[in-house]
Amino acid sequence: MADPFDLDDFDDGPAPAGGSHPLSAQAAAAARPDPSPLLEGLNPEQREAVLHTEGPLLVLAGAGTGKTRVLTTRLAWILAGGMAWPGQILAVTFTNKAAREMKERIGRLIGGMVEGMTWLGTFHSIGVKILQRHAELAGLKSGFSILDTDDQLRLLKQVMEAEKIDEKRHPARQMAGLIDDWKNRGLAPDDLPETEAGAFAGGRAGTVYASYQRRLKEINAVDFGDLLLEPLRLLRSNPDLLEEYRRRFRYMLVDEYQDTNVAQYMLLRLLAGKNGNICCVGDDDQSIYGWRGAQVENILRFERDFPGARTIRLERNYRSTAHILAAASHLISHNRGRLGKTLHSQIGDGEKVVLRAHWDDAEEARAIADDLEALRGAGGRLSDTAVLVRATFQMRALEERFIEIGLPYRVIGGPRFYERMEVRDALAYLRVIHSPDHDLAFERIINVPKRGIGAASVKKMHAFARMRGISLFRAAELMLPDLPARARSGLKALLADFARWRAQVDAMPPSELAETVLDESGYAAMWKSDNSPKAQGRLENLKELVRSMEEFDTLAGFLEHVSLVMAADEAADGDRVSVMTMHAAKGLEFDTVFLPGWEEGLFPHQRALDETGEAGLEEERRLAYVAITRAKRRAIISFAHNRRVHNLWQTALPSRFIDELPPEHVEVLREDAGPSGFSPSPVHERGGFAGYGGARDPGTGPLIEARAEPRRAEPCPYEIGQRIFHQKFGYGIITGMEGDRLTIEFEHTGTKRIMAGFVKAA
DNA sequence: GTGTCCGCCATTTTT
DNA sequence: TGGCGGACAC
Repeated sequence: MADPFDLDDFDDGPAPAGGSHPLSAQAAAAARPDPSPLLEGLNPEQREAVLHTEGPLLVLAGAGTGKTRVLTTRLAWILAGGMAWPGQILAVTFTNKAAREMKERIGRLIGGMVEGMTWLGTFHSIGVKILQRHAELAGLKSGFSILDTDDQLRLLKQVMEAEKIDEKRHPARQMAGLIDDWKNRGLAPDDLPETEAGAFAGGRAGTVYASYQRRLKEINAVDFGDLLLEPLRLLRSNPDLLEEYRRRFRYMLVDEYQDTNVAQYMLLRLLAGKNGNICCVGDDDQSIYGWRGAQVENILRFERDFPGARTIRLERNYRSTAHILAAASHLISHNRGRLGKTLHSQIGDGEKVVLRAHWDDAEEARAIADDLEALRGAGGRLSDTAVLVRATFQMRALEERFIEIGLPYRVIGGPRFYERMEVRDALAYLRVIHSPDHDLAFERIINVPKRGIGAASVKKMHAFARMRGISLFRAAELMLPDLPARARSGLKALLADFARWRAQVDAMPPSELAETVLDESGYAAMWKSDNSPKAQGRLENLKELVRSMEEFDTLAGFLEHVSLVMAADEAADGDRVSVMTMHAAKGLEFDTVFLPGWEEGLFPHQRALDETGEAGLEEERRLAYVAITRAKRRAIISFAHNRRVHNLWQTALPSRFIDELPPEHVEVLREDAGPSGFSPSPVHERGGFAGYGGARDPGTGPLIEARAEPRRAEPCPYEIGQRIFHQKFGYGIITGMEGDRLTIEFEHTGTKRIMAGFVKAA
């Protein structure tokens, strides 16, 4: 790339000098369009947040206050105004998605200049970048690999086995959690306080951590935690390097600051130094990731950390109605540890938040489904709606009901694309092709599909590899003659395959190579011959993987991208209601939001209370705040008296959060009783809810009146006796139909009534 | 080396 | 109840 400002030159050329360098300032002014139109349409606070470029700045951006707009405009302003080159801005986000979106939006504002923003990305991707530049300083070789959680666990197990630690008493999972936690706190093995080093694995947690780190270096790999920890150590122990980066990053911008953990925080402070132009954007009320290391305190003490810092509050909310905001604000005011801000709706009162009691979770699901149907009948779009739950098991009752009445839905979240077994397997093949010494990848697929190479043989190869200090792959080559016949022939074929594939790497595009590999390895065939309903989906995913590779020119390029990103979000097709966890909903918005399951024990979750007490409760409350503020026009909160958890019936009281809602902004609806007759006595026992019920005449009708005509049945493309396939239930035969509702006898899951739109011909 | 059975566990999830 | 991992038997 011919970009003269690319960061690879570390000579730290002068900034394009805002005002301090008259000549280039003039030149810049002449060459650039007037940046002031960027400010059009911003409110005074937003404008100030954009313009306050020098010195530390905290932007407290409440939900729906135009945070992203400020963020992107600010960057565009800096660039368009010639205050820094693209490569001199550090902009960090938490997710790849956020980084991508930011890039797109800036691109729309200022065009191609965004291409030079090589330091726009997640904390982790920035960490990789720094590490790649100075790998040797961190005890790594160039081209080190990044282990995902699965690889990490496998490696850790090996280490623990070598340390003779009883895995039953001290699960590797837990150990991995500890290590992760330490890394998130910026603690290398040497930094561990005595008490923590001895807290696990019979007092040898510290030892295990140290040997695990040693092993990582041996195999030239890092885990996710290292992507923060190692750069931190690097910059700490190399003042010259730190100085270089400090000079390079003229402006720093951090999104979702309330989610930073200790390591990220230290990294930022290190880079910002005393006089850095660091701008952190966040909302203390939306800090919901404490359980994975985020420290709300980081945002709470910003002004102390950066003396002379300016704080700007964005409080004009452009998303939600006044009733919704009032409900959310009143609820969150019960938290003590917060900076405090008041959201003002810019779009009017709207409807009150609806509160509804149900007999059980099935009835709750039915009510939600009915509302959605009515809403759709009235011309509303399902894609403007969402159901947000606290825990994924709540989704089951909802899904069951949605399937039953044929309501299109989409579950957001769940295992990410790159975490799916089949994708990881395929990637493992490609990784081994690319780097033969990627032991963990090789081990993953050495016997997938089965080729007669068992654990015993692999273990032997491992020992051999370690003794000789060679890779597993090399060990396999050398040991080939000494293996039992079956393993020998299987391995021999596999090694020959790899040799052939490697020879083809440069001869064909990566996607084609992937197809060849999946085909010739027998991996695709393995799933094709699998009759379980899931196999179909797995093959789809493999195809999707191949498709996603088409935009890459080299295998190396693809793999690099994949270690960090691997964004293959399923296409958002069709008009469907979204079902997701409250956590997953952060940052999203919908016209209508359903919030089921507001019961003590579930929300706030008992475990949060047990494990972190008052702090845990406050985080749950912030989660409630996040959930409510996702709604633009309508929020429907509900709870059930009886809920099936692990197939046991449990009785629950309404959530304390319900008591914390302001009665004047809430309308109480009571659904008709379930089969055994609904009596709200448990509700009345808890003071707060009784207040609502008594003061207001609870309506009984559906939440949203259906006004449109009943939907007409589409001509159905299927016939009785036809064999079909359903995503969830697998294969079946149509035994009856009534309009577009089919009765289907599934091969494995029994007879069900399903909407025609959910099945396809088999 | 592969298949099966048993016992355990069961918030939230990104990189 | 259901999914997963580990142990054990063939």
